[in-house]
Amino acid sequence: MRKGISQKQLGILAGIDQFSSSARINQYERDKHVPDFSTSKRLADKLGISVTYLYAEDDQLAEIIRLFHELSNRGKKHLLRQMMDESDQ
Amino acid sequence: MRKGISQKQLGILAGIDQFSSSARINQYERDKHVPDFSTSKRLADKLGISVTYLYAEDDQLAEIIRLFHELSNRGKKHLLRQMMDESDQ
DNA sequence: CGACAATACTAAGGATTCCTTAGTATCCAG
DNA sequence: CTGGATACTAAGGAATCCTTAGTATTGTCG
Repeated sequence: MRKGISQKQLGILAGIDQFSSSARINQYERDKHVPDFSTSKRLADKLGISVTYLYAEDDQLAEIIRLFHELSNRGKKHLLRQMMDESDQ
Repeated sequence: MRKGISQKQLGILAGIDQFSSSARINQYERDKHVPDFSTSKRLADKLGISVTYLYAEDDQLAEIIRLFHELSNRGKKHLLRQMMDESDQ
């Protein structure tokens, strides 16, 4: 059983100052402000997701990124080779 | 034969003001400044690439995104189903 | 080459957005 | 209900971007 994590704690884990973490993460979650890429990266790392997932332009691509992120290195290589083979008929 | 496109022209095509386009695109290309997401999206559209490609965290993922972007709708659906099937053994 | 145009690039400041602070609102366990 | 944790917000100082006005570089054509 994993406990939920507070907005504030997430920010602190990602290296944000403890006194502004709560406000900043809340602003991000409510789309009031946008974090820069390196902040997004640290947050995604703590959430165990690919930072690229946060910038996916549609749900299909987001899902591909999520699944790819969970593959082993061998799995990633295999998939990449397969797609490249298919792309040049 | 396709002519190369100037930085300025790319920006104009993406809806940036003609008088600041040159400076802005140059600042982006030289990593002096970072465009917001909607600007990135319009630039990527004009370049014929997925905006998500610009935020890929490594080369493997970038390549997956590029290849996925070039698939037909059927191809995308097929790949997605295949990966989901494999992910739950 | 020399001249001209197109393109690439830059500094600086005004404009915009973000980060910090200080605080209120809401939720929830005891 | 009460206290503490969490969620959320306004406002202004801080940081970043956009615009302007230019210089530097590259390419083309006589």
